[in-house]
Formats: sequence, C-alpha cells, structure tokens
Amino acid sequence: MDANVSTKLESEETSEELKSSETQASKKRKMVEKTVVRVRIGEGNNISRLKNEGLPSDFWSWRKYGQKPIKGSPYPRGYYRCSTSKGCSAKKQVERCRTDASMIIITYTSTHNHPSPDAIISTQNLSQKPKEQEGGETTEEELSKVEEQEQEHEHEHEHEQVEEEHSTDHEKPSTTTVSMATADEKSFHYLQSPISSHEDIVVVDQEDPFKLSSEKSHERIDLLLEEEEPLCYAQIKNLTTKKSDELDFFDELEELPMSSPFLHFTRSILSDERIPVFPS
DNA sequence: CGCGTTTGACCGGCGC
DNA sequence: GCGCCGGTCAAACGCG
Repeated sequence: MDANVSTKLESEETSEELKSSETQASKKRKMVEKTVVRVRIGEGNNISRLKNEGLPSDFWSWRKYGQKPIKGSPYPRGYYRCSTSKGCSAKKQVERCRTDASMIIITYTSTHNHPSPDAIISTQNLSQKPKEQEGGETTEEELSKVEEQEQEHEHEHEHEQVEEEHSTDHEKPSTTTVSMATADEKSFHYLQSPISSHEDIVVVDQEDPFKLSSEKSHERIDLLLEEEEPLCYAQIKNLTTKKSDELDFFDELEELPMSSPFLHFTRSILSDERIPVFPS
C-alpha cells in the first residue's frame, strides 16, 4: 500500500504534472487549493483489519455530484462534494491512475468550513473547549485546535498499524513519490483540512517531508481506503461475502468501455503496465 | 420523505 | 469561431 500526498496551489494539474505546475500556475484558470492523494490498493487484509478498528478516518460525508470519463484514461473520474455541512465547499475527485490500475488518485479541492465530526467528538470526549458547530463557520484558530486534537486522537491507532504497514509494504516497495512543496505546506496545514488524515500527514511532513510522510500516509490512507475507497478488482472478486459500499464505489470506477481507436491503443498499453493482484 | 447516486445536458476555459 | 475537454448542474431514480 503506497500513498502519496501532495498539496499545493494549482488549478488543473494532476499529480503527475506537479513539477512544472509552479511556473504555470499563474496562467491557469483559478488558483485552487488541491491536495492530491495517491492510494495504492492491493493488499486486501488492510480492509478487514481496519474495519475492525471501527474508526473511520474520513469523517466527512461526501455526496457524488458527477462522474466523467477522462480523456486518456480508461477510468472515469468521480466528483464528490462535502455533505457534512450545508454550504461546505470542500470537494474531492476520485479516479484511478491511468498507468496503474491499482492506484487511486484522490484530489481534494477547497476547504471544509466546518470542524470535522470526529474533531467534535474528540473535543467533547476530552472536555476541551466547545467548538462552534451550528454556524458552519470556524475560525482558523479553532480549526488548528481541532487539528491538534485529531492528531492526538489518531496517534492512538498508529502503533498497531505500523507493523501491518511493514508486513504489507514489502510487496510493493516504495514507489512513493511524495511531491511536496516545502514552504507552502505549513500555511496549508491550517488552511486545508479535507480530512483529518491530511492534517496528520502535513504535520509529519513539517517535521521531515522526505522521511516520515510516506509511512504515516500509508496508515492514514489505509483508513481512508477502508472508509470509502474501493478495493481492487481482483480483491472484489475474491471477497464474495463482502458486498459493501466500497465494492459499489469501485464498480463506479471500473474500466470504461473503449470505443475510440485512441482509447483502444491506450488500453493495450495499460494492460501491460497494470499490476496484477492475485487472490491469495 | 429525505438523502444519495446516476447520467445527460450545459457551461466555461483553452488550443487550434 | 469552433471543437474539445473538464467540471458542474439538475432531473430522474433508488433506497432505507
């Protein structure tokens, strides 16, 4: 399981175009905050394991408002909007990597203008300052406090997960390419809180962007995956007893039927690059 | 009935 | 100006 997280100000770039984005960003349509998360799916055991954790990481609820086939990719892209709070402008795009079917690319756009439900719970449990919830308006100061509490909260689950990461990672040795701007990340930490896991990741990167981010990202993304992201197709076929939202969601991102010669050509290439996941 | 998904239509940016 | 493409809208539909 690999997960890459990159945050930056950008407009249209995908995670694969991050290198040149900074010089081109000014020419793009809108400067939009985006957080690109790459999630490698492949090991099925994390699903059941994390289900047992009983603690979803993505506490936001997302409502799908569109799906579009993307040129050059055999897979469609799904468009989601935060439905946790009315008026929240947070969005995310979910698509499968065109060159690696086992990779899910999640792009978070805009920010939540309300505290995470998890943060609220954590706050209440910890008997800390009450959060502003009804208004959907939260000051940055409050958000930062929320994040701190979330971090504390989620660190409780790290110990048991780290070992699992090591056991699963060996199959897919670090294809991780964390593309992180350095200076922007710190301010971004307070601006962007698409999900609690990102806050955690960003904080880690502040400590050491090139060392710890991938490891911690993995476990956070694991949680994200089990909460709302699909399994790989091979796993789905194997998990006949598990008919869940994740399967349905994955089906939505199933490979599109090819029609044009170009797409057909692309498909033939991809089939070679696709990483097969064999049922265990 | 409320909420979420699906899906075709629509719109705006961009390249030619 | 035109067509392509990505992103969004909104009506229809499904589900609990």
